[in-house]
Amino acid sequence: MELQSKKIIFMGTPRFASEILSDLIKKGIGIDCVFTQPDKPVGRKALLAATPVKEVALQFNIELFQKQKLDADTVTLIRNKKPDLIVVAAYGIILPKEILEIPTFGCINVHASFLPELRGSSPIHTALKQGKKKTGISVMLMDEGIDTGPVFFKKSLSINRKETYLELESKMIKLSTEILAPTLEKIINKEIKPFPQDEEGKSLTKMVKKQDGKINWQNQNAKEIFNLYRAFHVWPKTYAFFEKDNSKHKVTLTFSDYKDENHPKEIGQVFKNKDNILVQTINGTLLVKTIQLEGKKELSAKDFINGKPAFIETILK
RNA sequence: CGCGGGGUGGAGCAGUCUGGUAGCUCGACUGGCUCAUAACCAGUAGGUCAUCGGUUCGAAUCCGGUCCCCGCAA
Repeated sequence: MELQSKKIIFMGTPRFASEILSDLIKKGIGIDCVFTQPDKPVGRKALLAATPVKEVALQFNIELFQKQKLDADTVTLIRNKKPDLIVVAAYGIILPKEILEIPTFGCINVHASFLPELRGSSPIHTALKQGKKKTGISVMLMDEGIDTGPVFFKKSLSINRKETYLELESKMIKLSTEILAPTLEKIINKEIKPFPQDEEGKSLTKMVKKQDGKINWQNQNAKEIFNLYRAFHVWPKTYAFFEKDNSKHKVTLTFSDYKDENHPKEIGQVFKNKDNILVQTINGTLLVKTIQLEGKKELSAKDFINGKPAFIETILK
């Protein structure tokens, strides 16, 4: 049985999916058509932005579908394609039972966690936010639940202490591309069988929301805030507020590290120690890397303080 | 036409309301001090004030157009 000769449909949306798709194509595995989410308005001018998966599909001239919902017509469309396999990676749209039953070898999902941990839509973010030291990639047979199907193959991956979202995502993509094609090969050759997940260690992750990036100085210690930054530095970023001239301002922060030591400062207070800009938390201090005020560009902490020395001693809320 | 902030020496800002030949901090360079480094002290260089046009005796500053950057909202 040759994987290259099978009819495969790919479904996915963000970079994690697009990199996997282009890797499959580069390995000579034919993709019959691609499904991705519709273009969404982005930015100040509300321009429509293509998903990363769409860009790859266009680049390789692969038939593309952007359905809002997988309705009855879509089911018929897919059924008529008679696919051997549907490969799904971070698609963001739930596949109805009718579609799951179409492909000869089923719908195979690449999920960015060591299942049954971190099911759902934000496995990479949540692994970082929780400060986990290990996560993984799972290749599974999809069923009607959210990432609940039996797993063909999974491989773990260690997370470094200071690793951020982009770095971890890149590692995840690399690992996925290494294991996916060989696993698919084994699946169509019926060399491996999927094992049901152990419901014991299950957890579910939610969609990332704007609010997730807000720093809660009263409840989060330095380590937790640093993990928040590692998880959400791409979006929605980590932000806080401070008061000046009787109005509330938003400030977006990034951190280069944290320390367990404490200083005689208020919670959330910014201060300077040698050349470092630090923030005191309920336990531990954060080393500030960049600061961005609303309406301004992102600046290194040093440049920011140079222009606004009065920011020192400000209390963030 | 969704709302708002901004573009001033290499970097970050002030100055704009109340027009009158550009200022602060950092950096760079030179010299001093020092066993030496940092620090510190003295000095030097570096700006068509995004751009185009208008008002004016005179525009970074007032008025209008254009380009670019950023936050919010979606």
